[in-house]
Amino acid sequence: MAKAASSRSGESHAPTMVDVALRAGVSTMTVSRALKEGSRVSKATREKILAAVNDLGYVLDQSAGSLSSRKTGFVAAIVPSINNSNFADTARGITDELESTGLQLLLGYTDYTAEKEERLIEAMFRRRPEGIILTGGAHTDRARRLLKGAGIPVVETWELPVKPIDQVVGFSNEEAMGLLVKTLARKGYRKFGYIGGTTSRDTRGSQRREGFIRAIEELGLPPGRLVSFGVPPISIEQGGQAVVSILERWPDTEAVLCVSDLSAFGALMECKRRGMRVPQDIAIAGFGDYEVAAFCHPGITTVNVDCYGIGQQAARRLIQSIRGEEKQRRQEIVLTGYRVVEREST
Amino acid sequence: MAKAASSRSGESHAPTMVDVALRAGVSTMTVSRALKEGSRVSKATREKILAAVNDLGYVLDQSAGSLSSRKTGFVAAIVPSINNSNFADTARGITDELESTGLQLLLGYTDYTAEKEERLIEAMFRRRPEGIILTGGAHTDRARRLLKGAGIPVVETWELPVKPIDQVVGFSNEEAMGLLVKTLARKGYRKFGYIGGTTSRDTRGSQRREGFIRAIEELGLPPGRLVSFGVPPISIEQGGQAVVSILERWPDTEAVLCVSDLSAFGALMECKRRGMRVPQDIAIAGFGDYEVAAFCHPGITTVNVDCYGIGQQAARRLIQSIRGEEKQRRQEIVLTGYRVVEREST
DNA sequence: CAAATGCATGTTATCGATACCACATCAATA
DNA sequence: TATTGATGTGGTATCGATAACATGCATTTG
Repeated sequence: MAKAASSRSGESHAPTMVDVALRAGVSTMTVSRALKEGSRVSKATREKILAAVNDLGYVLDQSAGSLSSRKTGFVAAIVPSINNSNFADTARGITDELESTGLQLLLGYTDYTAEKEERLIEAMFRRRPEGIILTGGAHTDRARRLLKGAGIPVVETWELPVKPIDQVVGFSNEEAMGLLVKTLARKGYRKFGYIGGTTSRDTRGSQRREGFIRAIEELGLPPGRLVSFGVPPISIEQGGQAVVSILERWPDTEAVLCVSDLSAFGALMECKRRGMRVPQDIAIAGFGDYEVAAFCHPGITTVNVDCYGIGQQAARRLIQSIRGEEKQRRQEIVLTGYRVVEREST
Repeated sequence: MAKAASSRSGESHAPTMVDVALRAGVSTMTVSRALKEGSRVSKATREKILAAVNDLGYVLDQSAGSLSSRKTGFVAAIVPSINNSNFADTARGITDELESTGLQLLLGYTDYTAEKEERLIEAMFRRRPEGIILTGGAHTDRARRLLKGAGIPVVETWELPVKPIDQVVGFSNEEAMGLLVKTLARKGYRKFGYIGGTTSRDTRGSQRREGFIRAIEELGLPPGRLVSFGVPPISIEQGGQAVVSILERWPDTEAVLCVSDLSAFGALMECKRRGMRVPQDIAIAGFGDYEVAAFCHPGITTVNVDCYGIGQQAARRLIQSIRGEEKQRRQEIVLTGYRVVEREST
C-alpha cells in the first residue's frame, strides 16, 4: 500500500532537483551549485549535471529557491498606463537594465488612480520584490506606510516629490513647462492658451499646468486661457475638442500649449481640419516628444524627456541598493534632463 | 548564548503567519484560512486575525504559499513590443481580465526575435506560471519543446499558426489585408504599392504582405509594387522613406498600403510635406487602427483589429483551462474580428 | 614528512505557507 | 436518547530549493 517509489521515471510530475541529482549521481546541493553562476563545481561534474538537466527537461523552480534564499529576484514597477509610449519607454528602460542582473520585472499600471496604485503595491508586495519603482510622488497614506515598512529600496520617478519616500529619478515638470513658455515668449507669442486637466490624478499634468501659470506671471503676460477636458490621460480627440473650446472663448489666442503631445496632436489636426494655418494662425506645442510629434506635419514643438533613461537610471539605482551593502547613501535625487525641441508648429 | 525567543516583538524581521497566529491566539492554519476567500472561519475569529494582521503590518508571502499549494498564481504573456499600442492594448486586455481572478501577469517583450522569446519563456518558466499567452506562432524548436513539455495551457494570439501548440485566439492577417485590397479595388484603385518588410521576424507582417500579393493576383490587377525598409517594427520615419522610394520607382502608383498605421502615418505626412494631395494624388491605407489613424488629417483608412479583445479572450480561455477540470476541450481556435475602416485617405 | 591549506562535494536544517486529516462542538433528525 | 452531519479549528508533514556547516581528499609548505 506504500506510496510507490517516486524515482520511477514514469512519474508524470515535473522533474525536481532530486531527479536531476539522482540521474547525475550527485547531491541536490551540487546540482544547485552547478546551475548557479559563479559557484565552484568541477567541470566534469557540471557537465554530467547539465546533461541530466537536459535529458529530463528540468527547469529550476525559483519559487522554491527564493523561499530558501530569501531573495525573490523580483523588482516591481508601477506606471500610470502602458498604452502611453512615454511610460512604455520607461518600462523598457527598466527591463533592459534588469536583464543582465537576473532580476525580473513585475509591471503594473494604475490608470492614473492612487487607489489602484495602493492595490497594486499590496498585490506586488505579496511577491516580496527586492525593490520597487513608482511613477510620481502621490500615494495614498496606506501605500506610503506599506512602502516605508517594506524595508526595500523605493525609487519614485518622473517628477520631484515634495516628500520623497526614498530615492528619486526625475525632473521638475513645472520648470520644464515654464521653459517651454519662455521659449515661445521669446519668439513673440503673448496670448497663451493651455490644454490640460487639474485633477489630482495626474500629478505631472498638474505640475505642468502650474509651471505654465507661473511662467506667464513671471513674464508679465496676459493671463493664460486654461481649458481642461475629461480625465487623464487626455486623448488625441479631447485635444481637438479643447482647442475648439479655447478658440471659441478666446479667438485671439496666439499659442496653445498642451499637457502632452497627444492632446497637441489632436489640437493640431483639428485646426488643420478647420482650415487654420499652424503656426501662422495659431501656434501649438506639446510635451513629451512622442514619435508622432516629430513626424506629423507640421512637426510639433515639444519638450523632450528622457523616458528611457528615467527607467534605466531608476533600475540602476535600485540594483545598487539591492546589491550594495544596504548602508547605501539613500535619499539621493537624480535629475534627468529635458529640452525644448522647436519644430514648425510654433 | 541561545538565540533569544523569536516571539519577541522587538525582532526586526518581517512578521510571518506565525506572528499573526500568536497574536490572534489561533493556529497558523486558521490565519491562512482567514486570509483566503471562501474558507470557513467564524466571524469573530476572522476579525481577531484581521486585527492582528493590521497591527503587525503583515503581508502574505505568496512565494511560500505557492510552494505549498503548488499554485503560483502567475500567468506569463509575451508580446513583441510594449511600445506598440496594439500590443499594449492586448496586454491591457489580459491584465484586466486577470484582475478579478487573483492571477498576476508576468509580461515580457521579444523585440520581434524568436531567440529572445525563447530566453523569456525559459526565464518565466522558472516561475512556474499556470498558463502562458504568446504572440504569433513562430517559435524556436527549443521553445516549442519547452511549451509542450510544461503541461500548462498555451494560447497563441494575433494570428492563426499553421501548427498551433494548444489554443489560439486570433485572426488571419492574410485575409484581413486581402479584404483591404479588395475594398480599395472596389473604389477604383488599380495600381497598388505596399510598404512592409519580408523578414521572418515579424510573421504577422509577412502574412499581411502575402495577403496583399495574393489579393492583387486574384483581382487580376497589375503586380503590386513592394518596398521594405529596415527591421520591424517599421517606424513612422521609415514609412515616410518608403513612400518616397515607391513614388520614385513607380510614379504612377495610385494607392499605397502599409503593414501598420505607423508606417502609413509616416507615409501620409511625408506626402503632405511634399505638397501631394491625399487621396487625390495618392491614396494611403494602414493596418491596426491606431489612435493616430483616426485623428490625423486626413484620417487614415485602415483595418481595425480587436487588440484589447484578443487579450481578454486569450486570458479568459487560459483561466478556463487553469480553473477547469483540465480535461477541457483544448485545441480550440477563437477567431477575433476585424473590419476595414474607411477614412479620407482613400 | 607532518601540518596546513584549498577545493569539491555531501548532510542537515530550514525558509513560510498550505494540504490533509483529525477532532471537538453543536444542532438537527430518527 | 442516540445518531448523523455540518462547522470551526488544530497538528503534522510537506512543497523544492538553498544556507551553513562538515567532510574528505589532494596539494602545498616549513
